[in-house]
Amino acid sequence: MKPDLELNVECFNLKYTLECGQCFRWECTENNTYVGVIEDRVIKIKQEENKILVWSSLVDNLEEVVCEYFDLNKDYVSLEEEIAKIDKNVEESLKYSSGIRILNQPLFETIISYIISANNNIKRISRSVKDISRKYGKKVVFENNEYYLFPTLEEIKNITMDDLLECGTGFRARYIKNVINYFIDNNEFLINLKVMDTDSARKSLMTLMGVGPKVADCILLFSLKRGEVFPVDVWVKRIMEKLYFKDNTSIKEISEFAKDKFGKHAGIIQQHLFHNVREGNI
DNA sequence: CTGCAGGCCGGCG
DNA sequence: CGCCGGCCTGCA
Repeated sequence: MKPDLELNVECFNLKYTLECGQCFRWECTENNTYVGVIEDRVIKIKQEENKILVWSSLVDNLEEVVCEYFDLNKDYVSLEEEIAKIDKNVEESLKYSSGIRILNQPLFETIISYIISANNNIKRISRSVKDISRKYGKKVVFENNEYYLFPTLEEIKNITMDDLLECGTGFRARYIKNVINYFIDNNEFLINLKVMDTDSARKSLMTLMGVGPKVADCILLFSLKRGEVFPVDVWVKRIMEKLYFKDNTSIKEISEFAKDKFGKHAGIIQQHLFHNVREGNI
């Protein structure tokens, strides 16, 4: 079937971008083809070399939505050239994972998803997000299959602890319930976050129950376009120790080192390191 | 059966 | 204020 949208892309790898762990809802249906949900629509996207083909349940503003989500308006050719000059470790890592992009994901969904991610594994995180969507999100039929949007705050505001436990969120259920109640009572919170400077936004996010330094950084990077943050999880900690410290180092020290060394592009470097350590390339 | 998975909370020194 | 034990749950 004819795509709803075709775009030429440079320095873009769909597979790496969707499988480097920054998002939880995309499924690979066949080779180079992925189906997922972006805000209010189901998207099927396929890469053929320097071209992407897109089909969607909703074609209004499709190009704008896709470009925003996959960060297609940014020049990653220059970006990768620039960060390759930082040192041999980054340069080497880029060889295996050129074309990873930092997604711009919907804020509310990203906050809830990353609260769920704490001390959890990707498979179970994905299942929880999907179950929450099925229970409370709007159903969309696309190509004869049923999909569910991630619920809006209004749709999910009456979710119970039992529902959250049924969705496999475990001890994080009370965090999620607490955060949803907080957003209901403070409807300016999410709007304000977007216009705050990064340090203030980070502090603000960390006042939320279930949001510590790592989760806050993921929200800042994967939803709020703060490319200078460097989330340190166990994998990144491991590879940073191996590449730069040679022994056990605190997360705080690693963060400060990365901020210093990688500067405003720390976030994309974190994604390349994460991808390659998980793939066993470095 | 233990250990562990993209950490965070809460209580303690 | 930094440290550290405990934690839902499913899978190896």
